[in-house]
Amino acid sequence: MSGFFSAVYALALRIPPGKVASYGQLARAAGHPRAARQVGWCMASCPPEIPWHRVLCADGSLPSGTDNALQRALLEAEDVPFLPDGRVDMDSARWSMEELGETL
DNA sequence: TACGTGACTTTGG
DNA sequence: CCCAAAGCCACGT
Repeated sequence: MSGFFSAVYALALRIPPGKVASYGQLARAAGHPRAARQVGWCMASCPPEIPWHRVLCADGSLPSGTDNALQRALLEAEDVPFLPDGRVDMDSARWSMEELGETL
């Protein structure tokens, strides 16, 4: 495959509803622990099949360039726990690919 | 082939 | 605790 992008897309599609993942987390899952920025760039392509709203910063804050209001609305629609600070509760909503038992 | 770019991450003050 | 700067890698031109 085109490598990285496809891997990120596949991972993003594997993120279950109500859960979220950080760019670095997906990058790490894709096999490129330092390519967090590239993950964001992949999401920038924003294919309609990709739940880009489930992807956010490592600290739970919503990334730039995204419709934060829309993203937050979509996350709330997925029952994603939000903190009073307006950030996502990564402590609980953070997705783990190992949780799915998926093996690359 | 090389340079520039970017929806991030981490460390330091 | 909050703010700022540098690092990093893959893709496009």
